[in-house]
Amino acid sequence: MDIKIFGLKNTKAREGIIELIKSSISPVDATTTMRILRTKGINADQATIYRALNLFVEKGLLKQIYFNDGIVRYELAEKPEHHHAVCIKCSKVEDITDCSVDKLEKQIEKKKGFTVLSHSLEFFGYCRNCKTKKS
Amino acid sequence: MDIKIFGLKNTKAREGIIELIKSSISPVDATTTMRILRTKGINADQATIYRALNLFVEKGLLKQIYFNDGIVRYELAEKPEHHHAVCIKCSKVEDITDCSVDKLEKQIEKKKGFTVLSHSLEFFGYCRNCKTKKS
DNA sequence: GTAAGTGCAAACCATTTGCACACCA
DNA sequence: TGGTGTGCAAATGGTTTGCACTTAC
Repeated sequence: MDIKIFGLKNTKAREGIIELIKSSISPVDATTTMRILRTKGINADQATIYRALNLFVEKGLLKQIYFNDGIVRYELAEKPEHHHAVCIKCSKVEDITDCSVDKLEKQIEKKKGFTVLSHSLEFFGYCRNCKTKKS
Repeated sequence: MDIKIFGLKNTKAREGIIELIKSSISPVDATTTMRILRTKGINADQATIYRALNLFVEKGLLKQIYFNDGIVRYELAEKPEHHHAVCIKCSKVEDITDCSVDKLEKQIEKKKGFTVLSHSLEFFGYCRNCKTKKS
């Protein structure tokens, strides 16, 4: 991934962040990003992490994900349209594809005259492993 | 609305909060709640407001709503299942009813073995009034 | 009277910002 | 070298908490 095409300079922190999010199976938050980078010898400040993440969102490289816990997570923007199923026990996140919200959006446009630019859809519950041991 | 059936004591602050949210057409946040109560002569502390709101959520009277702006809003839990269309210009919130996410939930259950307990679905865009003047 | 509710102030926690210094192109 | 990126520390903003006081019942 060459960041320079976005007019950005290449730095260890930025490279690390991109690689990390690319290789992650689920959306990652800023604190986790910082912690993992540290284990790889990249000691970036939290300000640097937040600035880089926001910059990447601005440039259209990353997308913000909200799980309603007050923590912003990030994933690659290039991932095809999908949503998430978040296990409230083990926090595992599964991608939900083939979920057509666009029909709903067309209905909203027609009935309310409301133009949908984006939406947010998350499911919360128990994953296959946790549902058998709900304690 | 008699709060005592939930084992709660009746106070000016609590009555005010319930009445306010009942009469509001869109979800209300804690700060707004406090501000409006103040205009009605109820000068409750923020701690009181937050404690009451959280208590009502616990008791199943209210439901938390998330618009991905870091502010938690509240609405009556008894409102029938619906979602929201949030105008990113004037912040108007329209209720979206007749939107069947339950089909999706059944699919997720079958395909992933993931048991959906709740979900969150919000649409962001321009309302009828604001779409003509997107500046 | 007593448990439950409140106000005040401080703490929390994710995130942002100002500023001086450092480094990539 | 000049503008971009970073670290540090402090600020911000929504929300929570500890503790002594007050009130509903």
